[in-house]
Amino acid sequence: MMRTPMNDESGLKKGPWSPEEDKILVDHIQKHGHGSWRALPKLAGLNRCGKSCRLRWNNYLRPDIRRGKFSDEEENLIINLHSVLGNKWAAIATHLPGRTDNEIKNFWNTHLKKKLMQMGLDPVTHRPRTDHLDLLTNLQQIILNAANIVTNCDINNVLRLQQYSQLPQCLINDLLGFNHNNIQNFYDGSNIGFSSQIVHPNHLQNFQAPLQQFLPQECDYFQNFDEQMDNTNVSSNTLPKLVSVSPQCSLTDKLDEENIINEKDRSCNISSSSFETLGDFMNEDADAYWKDFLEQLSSQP
DNA sequence: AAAAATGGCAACCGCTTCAGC
DNA sequence: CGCTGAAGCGGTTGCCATTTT
Repeated sequence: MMRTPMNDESGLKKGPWSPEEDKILVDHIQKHGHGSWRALPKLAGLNRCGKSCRLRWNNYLRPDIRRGKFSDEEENLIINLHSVLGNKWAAIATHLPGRTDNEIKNFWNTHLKKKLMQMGLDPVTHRPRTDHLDLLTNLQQIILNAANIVTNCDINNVLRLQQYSQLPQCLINDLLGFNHNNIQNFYDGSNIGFSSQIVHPNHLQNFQAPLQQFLPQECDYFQNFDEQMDNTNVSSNTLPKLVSVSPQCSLTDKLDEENIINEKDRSCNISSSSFETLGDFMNEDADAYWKDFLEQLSSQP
């Protein structure tokens, strides 16, 4: 089958660019700059509209474009930024030198969206999916994520995880395989199992996306973490300030009201893995999200 | 082996924002 | 201010390659 010539009514060429056209465009821009995109095609001798030229240059021909596979760091950064910025591809692209918004958008739509869904996360909200058919699998995945976060955080973050997530501390303890003895050490600050993996403040941002799944949607995101970042005087960070989704609800207020460690949770038994009873361990004001979730879970056959 | 389905990606379309007047 | 053309942006399309049936 012949490839369609793709000329519109005005006679301008559309569709894929030939190497010849690319060369004409690159040569022209290197010599004269792009100037007015509208005027460029005529000056350069291209049978294209200005918009097509701009797109070709910006998304493909620009010399500073970095092609090829996204690194793990880039991938994490995109997920991270997307949880804050949503589908603002251009804004996200400004944090990934050499990557275009188009490339990031494509990468998101073809890879990352699926990846989040496989993790049981909603790719729009970055919170656990409630449409997941197998809620048990979902919860297990969430717990695995939590455990992963916990084992890579320092003790303060672990405690905050409990606070933010409203997950029962006994469950988190359970995840970590703690028994009563070493839990005490843990709370005493002995940092069992963690001392070698204290997180540099610069990397706290990396935990933002995965942790956000535990946050009630209407709460400030990571207010404390931001303060922590500021206080540590870490070298300049190019990430945007995290936005407050709703100013009415502040998690820090909650933190002030309660001790970081809930006495009830501290003393509770290391649980069996019976999820049906998890609700009993929840704080009184535990996020309705989790209650619904657990209800759904326990009503499953 | 062939057809159909799926995946990956460049490029397009049309709406929004910006800049100059 | 409002108007207008240019540029920016995000969603969508459609082509090609690969995988599945």
